[in-house]
Amino acid sequence: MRTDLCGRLGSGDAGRAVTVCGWVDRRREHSEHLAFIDLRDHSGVLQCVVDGARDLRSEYVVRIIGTVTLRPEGTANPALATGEIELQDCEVELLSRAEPPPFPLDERTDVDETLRLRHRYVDLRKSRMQRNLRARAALNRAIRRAMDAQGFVEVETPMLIASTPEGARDFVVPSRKEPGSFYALPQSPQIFKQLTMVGGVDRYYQIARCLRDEDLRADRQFEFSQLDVEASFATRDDVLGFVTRAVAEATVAVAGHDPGTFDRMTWHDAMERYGSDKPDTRFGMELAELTPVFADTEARVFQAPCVKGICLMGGAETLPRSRVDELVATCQRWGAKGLAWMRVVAAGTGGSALDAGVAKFLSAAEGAAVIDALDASPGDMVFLVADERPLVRHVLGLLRLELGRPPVNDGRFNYLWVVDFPLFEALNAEGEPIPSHHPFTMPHEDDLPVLMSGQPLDGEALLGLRSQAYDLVLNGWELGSGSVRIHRRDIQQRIFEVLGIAPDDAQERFGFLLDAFRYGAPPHAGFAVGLDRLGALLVGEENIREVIAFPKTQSGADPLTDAPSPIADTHLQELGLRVLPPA
RNA sequence: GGUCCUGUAGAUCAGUCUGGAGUGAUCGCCACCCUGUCAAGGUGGAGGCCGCGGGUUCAAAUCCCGUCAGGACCGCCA
Repeated sequence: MRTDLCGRLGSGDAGRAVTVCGWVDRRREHSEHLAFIDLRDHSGVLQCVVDGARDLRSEYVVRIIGTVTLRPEGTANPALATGEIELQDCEVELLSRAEPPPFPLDERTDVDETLRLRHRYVDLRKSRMQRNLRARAALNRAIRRAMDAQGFVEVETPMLIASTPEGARDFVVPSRKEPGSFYALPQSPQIFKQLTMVGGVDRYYQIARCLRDEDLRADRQFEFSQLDVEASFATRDDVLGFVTRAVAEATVAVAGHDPGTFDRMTWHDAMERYGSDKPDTRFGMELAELTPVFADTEARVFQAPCVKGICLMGGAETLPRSRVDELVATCQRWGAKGLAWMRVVAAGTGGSALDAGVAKFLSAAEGAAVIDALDASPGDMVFLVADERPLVRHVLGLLRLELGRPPVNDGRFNYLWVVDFPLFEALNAEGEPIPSHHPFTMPHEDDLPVLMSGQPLDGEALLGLRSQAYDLVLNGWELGSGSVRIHRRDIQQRIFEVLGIAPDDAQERFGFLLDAFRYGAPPHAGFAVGLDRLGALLVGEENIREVIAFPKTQSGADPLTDAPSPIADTHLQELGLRVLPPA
């Protein structure tokens, strides 16, 4: 139907007879016999000079045959990629009429997102969405190329699988042939990729669709895509290398930027210095340890197991009191009892001192130590939280982001491997540990002797154990997680024992994996990278819905198709289901 | 499960705090004019359940309660 794309034509095409197809982006009618039609396809916009008698309106779909011509002297448009040329002697064929679009298609108007999603087919025509969808395609292409080059084999795993009670809520699909039984949609291909290792695939990958029935957020949808990776006879560092290469090549392909080597940080350092296991390292404002400073303090508010602080440069001048009060309230919503703040002022001696806020409760030595630990200067504002250590880290970590986080599209890509995650993240009500990652995660080599000594371990000892689990973080977003898996029966049994999972129980829940491991399991390790998140960050979007063609709203609905929706009674009957009336 | 924010013309918004006639703005849309525009220009016109329900009041877009929808976040996401 066409010979060229609108945006690909240039002065070098002058004189050519071409045929282009697309949507009427804008029309400028001068009279009965002159009109300018900006014709748009995904590649860009081309000005076509047509007889004004033609009734062409916004978003009409047309095919135009004409001659590429250099624009008359003085009428070139430098703001337009094709601004040096135009299509003359146009013959216009109307392919489809169109009603006026439900919202403007320019990039200047921030249209209500529900409206955009309800008419996503129109929204997708905008250059932003075209750019983002094509970035996703380039991302997948680069990743496939990199994984392929590293000897990985793409294997498809099932979407209808058995439900497992762990982790996120499963999406569930009723079985027609066996009423009362259900499939689950995969939260990840975890079990299957490990089975491919037992199956000798050696290096597996998949761009896998995963589903989790948990509340949605700017960086979370029910459905998402991940680069899923597993490798046999591979160490943690091997896996980090495989993934680094794929992600780095994707970064070059999408953002045109080589991120270089990825930094590494232990989970412990991340938590203590940034108050987060996914630190945004594009800016400083690190959490300072102040617990020793207040070890013997008279000040009630700082008599706590842990005290930490952060310093906002220039905050004493830039933060009005009303904003400070908001921050205090915000920290309380996050769970802190309070947020102590003080302004840093110049002292008579040429040094610094603390003023306002809770400053009057501090001794001179404490004040000096706080200033020293936070490296604060006059004009700065310092914030302190005193409480249990996990809460202090959590609240100050969030406050740090609130006060200092750069915009998502500032052009930097600070990839960071967070390593040595704890094996267990907490103890449940029965005093049994809860796995940080999953129960097949290999303990850290240095901690293996403690675990395997056979001695009973108390809660503190258990929570001190590290694992060979690791995360990839980009600019404060968790891109993915992975681990070295347990392939030794004795270690797996010991982990189940510590977790309080009886052998029968383990067999029932993970039997097919444990059975498989009886027949020769190679040492293996793996990873998964969230591609929606990676794609969003690479194009500078702060919301993954912008890089997903047909996303859901925060309540999990699709304004376009009205999903989720009821199904017919006959359909329910066939599936052996009955719907309870609302409670 | 929770906290906070938003909802006014087809679109983006002002008006809401401090109640007084849908007072509106820009873009778009419709009609007419216009032969070098490019966010074209000119003239005229149409277009409103102020999300929805209730309450207070002489009077509600505005205050109160509830509800629905959307968004950000906490919990949750092995």
